Amino acid sequence: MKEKIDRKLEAKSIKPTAMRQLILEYLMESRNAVSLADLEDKFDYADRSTLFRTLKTFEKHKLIHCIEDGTGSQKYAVCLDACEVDHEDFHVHFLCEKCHQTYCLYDVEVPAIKLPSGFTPEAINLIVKGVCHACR
Amino acid sequence: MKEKIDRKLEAKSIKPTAMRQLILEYLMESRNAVSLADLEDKFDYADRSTLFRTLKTFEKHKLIHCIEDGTGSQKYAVCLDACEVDHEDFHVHFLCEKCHQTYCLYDVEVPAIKLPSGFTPEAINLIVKGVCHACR
DNA sequence: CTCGCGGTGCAACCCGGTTGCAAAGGTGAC
DNA sequence: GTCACCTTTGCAACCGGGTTGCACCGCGAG
Ligand SMILES: [Mn+2]
Ligand SMILES: [Mn+2]
Ligand SMILES: [Zn+2]
Ligand SMILES: [Zn+2]
Repeated sequence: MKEKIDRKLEAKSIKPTAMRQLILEYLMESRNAVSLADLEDKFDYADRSTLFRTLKTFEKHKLIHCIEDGTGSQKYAVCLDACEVDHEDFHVHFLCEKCHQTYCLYDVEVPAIKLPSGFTPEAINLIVKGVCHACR
Repeated sequence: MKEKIDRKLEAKSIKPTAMRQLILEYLMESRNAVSLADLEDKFDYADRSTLFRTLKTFEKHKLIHCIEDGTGSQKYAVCLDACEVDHEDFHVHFLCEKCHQTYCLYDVEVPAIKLPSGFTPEAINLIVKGVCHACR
């Protein structure tokens, strides 16, 4: 477990501090995306800005990706190992309107969208809202 | 023009105050979605909270719809007349990464998405990001 | 041992959104 | 016309999420 954490950090050239190990472990364990507020709850002894900067470091090194689910708070989830090289979000995200958890649906691809002329697409953000398996 | 504004307000049972007429006119004239900050720029003599509450009133009466484009600021656009009865956003939105304008693509429908079992969809928010016709 | 750098904590800030409350305005009853 | 009542507006303050400047600390290189 610990070794897996360290391997992941090393693979992205991130120095494995205690804080980073803990945060990455938490991110990997949680089945849904994690917000800064979640981290604050979990690691109440750590400073908000440390948690924030850790997320930013992870994101910059493409260890995690940020999800804008429209709730106003950013969520983060660990990237698949596969997305080592180029980091693009080609999967769908699901926001449960009951528990307000956000899930990466890695198996659901974002469909191609045909736009009117004049619009050049570069990325797509697709959020499905509804009720998750845990809340039904 | 003025009559059209008033007709629209009346159709949604919104009392046509001067402020509301002006704001609705502005919303109808703009080819892209409008943020609270946009309204503050345009109507600098009016109070932020008045503008805010006007938007909320319009939204509650389904005269406009809110767009979460992931920029952190909410955008609003007038609904089509067609969406009188039930208000659902079944069209795609486009966010230009150059000029940061958001457009309603009323002609582009949101495709159906097949989810893993356990997830019950209720709404879909689809944002395409790229470069708009004005910025290319 | 000393220097330098990166990580952390603390405090403050920013921005968009939101609310409580009082003043202003409009409308109908009398 | 006057009053009571309800709605709209303005002002001020607040809130939560995100962000930053700066000082301190710990560790590794030299
Ligand atoms: Mn994801
Ligand atoms: Mn729209
Ligand atoms: Zn749920
Ligand atoms: Zn543009």
